[in-house]
Amino acid sequence: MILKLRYKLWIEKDGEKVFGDGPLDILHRVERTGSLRQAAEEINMSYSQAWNLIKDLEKRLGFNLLKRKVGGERGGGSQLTEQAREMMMKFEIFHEEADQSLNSLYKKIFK
Amino acid sequence: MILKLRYKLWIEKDGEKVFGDGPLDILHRVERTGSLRQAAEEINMSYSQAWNLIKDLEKRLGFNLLKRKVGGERGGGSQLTEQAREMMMKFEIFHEEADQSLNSLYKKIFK
DNA sequence: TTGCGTTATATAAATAAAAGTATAATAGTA
DNA sequence: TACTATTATACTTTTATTTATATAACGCAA
Repeated sequence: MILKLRYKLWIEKDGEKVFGDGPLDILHRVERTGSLRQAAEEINMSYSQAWNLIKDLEKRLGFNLLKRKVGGERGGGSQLTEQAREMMMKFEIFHEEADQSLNSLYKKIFK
Repeated sequence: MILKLRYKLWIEKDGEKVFGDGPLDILHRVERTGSLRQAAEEINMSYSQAWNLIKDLEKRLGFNLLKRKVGGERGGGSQLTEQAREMMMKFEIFHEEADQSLNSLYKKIFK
Protein backbone atom coordinates (compact mmCIF):
# COMPACT_ATOMS: atom_id res chain seq x y z
CA MET A 1 0.00 0.00 0.00
CA ILE A 2 1.71 3.15 -1.21
CA LEU A 3 0.74 6.02 1.07
CA LYS A 4 2.14 9.48 0.58
CA LEU A 5 2.66 12.33 3.00
CA ARG A 6 1.04 15.60 2.03
CA TYR A 7 1.21 18.91 3.81
CA LYS A 8 0.49 22.58 3.52
CA LEU A 9 2.37 25.37 5.26
CA TRP A 10 1.33 28.98 5.57
CA ILE A 11 1.66 32.04 7.75
CA GLU A 12 -1.18 33.78 9.54
CA LYS A 13 -1.68 37.05 11.31
CA ASP A 14 -4.71 37.48 13.57
CA GLY A 15 -6.12 34.24 12.20
CA GLU A 16 -5.88 35.29 8.56
CA LYS A 17 -3.54 34.03 5.89
CA VAL A 18 -0.75 36.43 5.07
CA PHE A 19 1.63 34.21 3.12
CA GLY A 20 1.89 30.80 1.51
CA ASP A 21 2.77 28.89 -1.62
CA GLY A 22 0.29 30.70 -3.84
CA PRO A 23 1.54 34.22 -3.11
CA LEU A 24 5.14 33.02 -3.29
CA ASP A 25 4.59 31.70 -6.80
CA ILE A 26 2.79 34.79 -8.01
CA LEU A 27 5.42 37.11 -6.60
CA HIS A 28 8.18 35.16 -8.32
CA ARG A 29 6.36 35.59 -11.60
CA VAL A 30 5.84 39.30 -10.99
CA GLU A 31 9.56 39.59 -10.35
CA ARG A 32 10.35 37.94 -13.67
CA THR A 33 7.67 39.54 -15.86
CA GLY A 34 7.36 42.95 -14.21
CA SER A 35 3.58 42.65 -14.37
CA LEU A 36 0.93 41.27 -12.06
CA ARG A 37 -1.33 40.71 -15.02
CA GLN A 38 1.21 38.57 -16.81
CA ALA A 39 1.98 36.69 -13.61
CA ALA A 40 -1.69 35.85 -13.20
CA GLU A 41 -2.03 34.85 -16.81
CA GLU A 42 0.85 32.40 -16.57
CA ILE A 43 -0.99 30.37 -13.97
CA ASN A 44 -4.43 30.82 -15.53
CA MET A 45 -5.64 32.96 -12.68
CA SER A 46 -7.88 35.90 -13.48
CA TYR A 47 -6.18 39.23 -12.96
CA SER A 48 -8.91 40.40 -10.61
CA GLN A 49 -8.36 37.38 -8.41
CA ALA A 50 -4.61 37.87 -8.30
CA TRP A 51 -5.07 41.55 -7.59
CA ASN A 52 -7.49 40.89 -4.75
CA LEU A 53 -5.19 38.25 -3.33
CA ILE A 54 -2.19 40.57 -3.19
CA LYS A 55 -4.25 43.50 -1.95
CA ASP A 56 -5.66 41.43 0.92
CA LEU A 57 -2.22 40.18 1.90
CA GLU A 58 -0.83 43.70 1.94
CA LYS A 59 -3.69 44.94 4.03
CA ARG A 60 -3.20 42.19 6.59
CA LEU A 61 0.58 42.42 6.63
CA GLY A 62 0.55 46.18 6.95
CA PHE A 63 3.10 46.73 4.21
CA ASN A 64 3.18 46.62 0.42
CA LEU A 65 4.41 43.64 -1.52
CA LEU A 66 4.33 45.45 -4.86
CA LYS A 67 5.55 48.79 -6.16
CA ARG A 68 2.96 49.68 -8.80
CA LYS A 69 3.20 51.94 -11.81
CA VAL A 70 -0.05 52.78 -13.61
CA GLY A 71 0.11 53.99 -17.21
CA GLY A 72 3.21 55.05 -19.06
CA GLU A 73 5.40 52.92 -21.25
CA ARG A 74 4.03 49.43 -21.69
CA GLY A 75 1.02 50.55 -19.64
CA GLY A 76 2.83 50.36 -16.33
CA GLY A 77 3.83 47.38 -14.21
CA SER A 78 4.67 46.03 -10.78
CA GLN A 79 7.88 45.27 -8.95
CA LEU A 80 8.63 43.61 -5.65
CA THR A 81 9.26 45.64 -2.52
CA GLU A 82 12.19 44.84 -0.28
CA GLN A 83 9.81 43.53 2.34
CA ALA A 84 8.27 41.19 -0.20
CA ARG A 85 11.72 39.82 -1.06
CA GLU A 86 12.51 39.25 2.57
CA MET A 87 9.26 37.42 3.21
CA MET A 88 9.72 35.27 0.13
CA MET A 89 13.24 34.35 1.09
CA LYS A 90 12.34 33.37 4.64
CA PHE A 91 9.34 31.36 3.55
CA GLU A 92 11.36 29.52 0.92
CA ILE A 93 14.07 28.54 3.35
CA PHE A 94 11.51 27.47 5.89
CA HIS A 95 9.59 25.47 3.32
CA GLU A 96 12.67 23.69 2.07
CA GLU A 97 13.91 22.67 5.48
CA ALA A 98 10.44 21.70 6.60
CA ASP A 99 10.09 19.44 3.59
CA GLN A 100 13.23 17.51 4.44
CA SER A 101 12.31 17.29 8.08
CA LEU A 102 8.77 16.10 7.48
CA ASN A 103 9.72 13.51 4.90
CA SER A 104 12.42 11.91 6.98
CA LEU A 105 10.05 11.85 9.93
CA TYR A 106 7.38 10.27 7.78
CA LYS A 107 9.70 7.55 6.56
CA LYS A 108 10.80 6.81 10.09
CA ILE A 109 7.27 6.28 11.37
CA PHE A 110 5.29 4.93 8.43
CA LYS A 111 7.79 2.70 6.68
CA MET B 1 4.17 42.04 13.88
CA ILE B 2 2.98 38.74 15.32
CA LEU B 3 2.96 36.10 12.60
CA LYS B 4 2.01 32.54 13.32
CA LEU B 5 2.92 29.32 11.60
CA ARG B 6 0.04 27.18 10.41
CA TYR B 7 0.13 23.81 8.76
CA LYS B 8 -1.93 20.85 7.73
CA LEU B 9 -0.72 17.27 7.48
CA TRP B 10 -2.48 14.38 5.85
CA ILE B 11 -1.92 11.08 4.07
CA GLU B 12 -2.89 10.34 0.49
CA LYS B 13 -3.15 7.27 -1.65
CA ASP B 14 -3.36 7.67 -5.42
CA GLY B 15 -3.86 11.40 -4.94
CA GLU B 16 -6.81 11.04 -2.58
CA LYS B 17 -6.96 11.74 1.13
CA VAL B 18 -6.96 8.61 3.26
CA PHE B 19 -6.18 10.02 6.70
CA GLY B 20 -5.85 13.29 8.57
CA ASP B 21 -6.89 15.24 11.65
CA GLY B 22 -10.61 15.00 10.94
CA PRO B 23 -10.78 11.22 10.71
CA LEU B 24 -8.44 10.89 13.69
CA ASP B 25 -10.78 12.96 15.83
CA ILE B 26 -13.89 11.13 14.73
CA LEU B 27 -12.34 7.73 15.28
CA HIS B 28 -11.30 8.70 18.80
CA ARG B 29 -14.86 9.67 19.54
CA VAL B 30 -16.21 6.45 18.07
CA GLU B 31 -13.81 4.56 20.31
CA ARG B 32 -15.13 6.36 23.37
CA THR B 33 -18.85 6.41 22.56
CA GLY B 34 -19.20 3.17 20.60
CA SER B 35 -21.29 4.98 18.00
CA LEU B 36 -20.48 6.85 14.81
CA ARG B 37 -23.68 8.83 15.20
CA GLN B 38 -22.73 10.07 18.64
CA ALA B 39 -19.21 10.83 17.45
CA ALA B 40 -20.59 12.99 14.66
CA GLU B 41 -23.02 14.71 16.97
CA GLU B 42 -20.25 15.67 19.38
CA ILE B 43 -18.54 17.75 16.73
CA ASN B 44 -21.76 19.05 15.16
CA MET B 45 -21.22 17.06 12.01
CA SER B 46 -24.21 15.51 10.31
CA TYR B 47 -24.26 11.73 10.59
CA SER B 48 -24.48 11.32 6.83
CA GLN B 49 -21.34 13.36 6.37
CA ALA B 50 -19.43 11.38 8.95
CA TRP B 51 -20.66 8.15 7.45
CA ASN B 52 -19.63 9.18 3.94
CA LEU B 53 -16.25 10.34 5.19
CA ILE B 54 -15.45 7.03 6.85
CA LYS B 55 -16.86 5.02 3.97
CA ASP B 56 -14.71 6.87 1.45
CA LEU B 57 -11.59 6.44 3.53
CA GLU B 58 -12.19 2.72 3.89
CA LYS B 59 -12.75 2.34 0.17
CA ARG B 60 -9.50 4.13 -0.63
CA LEU B 61 -7.49 2.42 2.06
CA GLY B 62 -8.77 -0.99 1.13
CA PHE B 63 -9.60 -2.00 4.69
CA ASN B 64 -12.26 -1.22 7.27
CA LEU B 65 -11.80 1.34 10.00
CA LEU B 66 -15.01 0.37 11.80
CA LYS B 67 -16.63 -2.86 12.91
CA ARG B 68 -20.35 -2.13 12.56
CA LYS B 69 -23.34 -3.66 14.27
CA VAL B 70 -26.79 -2.80 12.89
CA GLY B 71 -29.81 -3.26 15.13
CA GLY B 72 -29.88 -5.12 18.42
CA GLU B 73 -29.52 -3.70 21.87
CA ARG B 74 -29.08 0.06 21.84
CA GLY B 75 -29.66 -0.10 18.06
CA GLY B 76 -26.19 -1.27 17.28
CA GLY B 77 -22.93 0.63 17.15
CA SER B 78 -19.41 0.84 15.81
CA GLN B 79 -15.99 -0.11 17.11
CA LEU B 80 -12.50 0.44 15.79
CA THR B 81 -10.66 -2.23 13.83
CA GLU B 82 -7.08 -3.09 14.65
CA GLN B 83 -5.94 -1.45 11.44
CA ALA B 84 -7.71 1.76 12.42
CA ARG B 85 -5.90 1.76 15.75
CA GLU B 86 -2.57 1.27 14.06
CA MET B 87 -3.15 4.09 11.61
CA MET B 88 -4.31 6.42 14.38
CA MET B 89 -1.28 5.65 16.48
CA LYS B 90 1.20 6.24 13.68
CA PHE B 91 -0.46 9.44 12.59
CA GLU B 92 -0.54 10.78 16.12
CA ILE B 93 3.14 10.15 16.69
CA PHE B 94 3.99 11.65 13.35
CA HIS B 95 1.84 14.69 14.00
CA GLU B 96 3.34 15.29 17.40
CA GLU B 97 6.94 15.09 16.27
CA ALA B 98 6.19 17.13 13.16
CA ASP B 99 4.70 19.86 15.32
CA GLN B 100 7.83 20.18 17.41
CA SER B 101 10.06 20.08 14.39
CA LEU B 102 8.12 22.67 12.41
CA ASN B 103 7.79 25.09 15.27
CA SER B 104 11.45 25.08 16.18
CA LEU B 105 12.30 25.55 12.51
CA TYR B 106 9.87 28.41 12.28
CA LYS B 107 11.35 30.15 15.28
CA LYS B 108 14.83 29.74 13.90
CA ILE B 109 13.99 31.36 10.58
CA PHE B 110 11.29 33.91 11.31
CA LYS B 111 12.24 35.26 14.70
C1' DT C 1 -45.24 -7.19 17.80
C1' DT C 2 -43.93 -2.68 18.72
C1' DG C 3 -40.37 0.64 19.97
C1' DC C 4 -35.65 2.01 20.01
C1' DG C 5 -31.19 3.79 18.38
C1' DT C 6 -28.21 2.60 15.29
C1' DT C 7 -26.17 1.87 10.44
C1' DA C 8 -26.94 2.73 5.49
C1' DT C 9 -28.07 5.66 1.61
C1' DA C 10 -29.93 9.14 -1.58
C1' DT C 11 -31.25 13.63 -2.51
C1' DA C 12 -32.05 18.53 -1.83
C1' DA C 13 -30.87 22.95 -0.03
C1' DA C 14 -27.79 26.30 1.47
C1' DT C 15 -23.28 28.35 1.70
C1' DA C 16 -18.79 29.38 0.29
C1' DA C 17 -15.17 29.73 -3.05
C1' DA C 18 -13.57 30.45 -7.57
C1' DA C 19 -13.84 32.23 -12.00
C1' DG C 20 -15.33 35.41 -15.27
C1' DT C 21 -16.92 40.02 -17.09
C1' DA C 22 -16.92 44.86 -17.47
C1' DT C 23 -15.16 49.41 -17.03
C1' DA C 24 -12.44 53.42 -15.40
C1' DA C 25 -7.96 55.65 -14.77
C1' DT C 26 -3.24 56.26 -15.87
C1' DA C 27 0.96 58.15 -18.34
C1' DG C 28 4.34 57.42 -21.68
C1' DT C 29 4.89 57.23 -26.82
C1' DA C 30 4.17 57.42 -31.75
C1' DT D 1 -4.28 63.45 -29.85
C1' DA D 2 -4.97 58.58 -30.14
C1' DC D 3 -3.08 54.24 -28.73
C1' DT D 4 -1.45 50.92 -25.50
C1' DA D 5 -0.84 47.66 -21.60
C1' DT D 6 -1.17 48.07 -17.23
C1' DT D 7 -3.34 48.86 -12.40
C1' DA D 8 -7.73 49.38 -9.88
C1' DT D 9 -12.36 47.97 -8.74
C1' DA D 10 -17.12 46.34 -8.69
C1' DC D 11 -20.25 42.82 -10.07
C1' DT D 12 -22.08 38.63 -11.88
C1' DT D 13 -21.95 33.91 -12.84
C1' DT D 14 -20.43 29.45 -12.13
C1' DT D 15 -18.66 25.68 -9.54
C1' DA D 16 -17.58 23.21 -5.45
C1' DT D 17 -18.30 22.20 -0.80
C1' DT D 18 -20.91 21.75 3.14
C1' DT D 19 -25.03 21.07 5.53
C1' DA D 20 -29.61 19.43 6.07
C1' DT D 21 -33.52 16.29 5.26
C1' DA D 22 -35.74 11.99 4.53
C1' DT D 23 -36.25 7.10 4.57
C1' DA D 24 -35.16 2.11 4.83
C1' DA D 25 -33.25 -1.90 7.28
C1' DC D 26 -31.79 -4.10 11.26
C1' DG D 27 -32.13 -6.94 15.59
C1' DC D 28 -32.65 -6.94 20.48
C1' DA D 29 -35.82 -6.08 24.37
C1' DA D 30 -40.01 -5.04 26.66
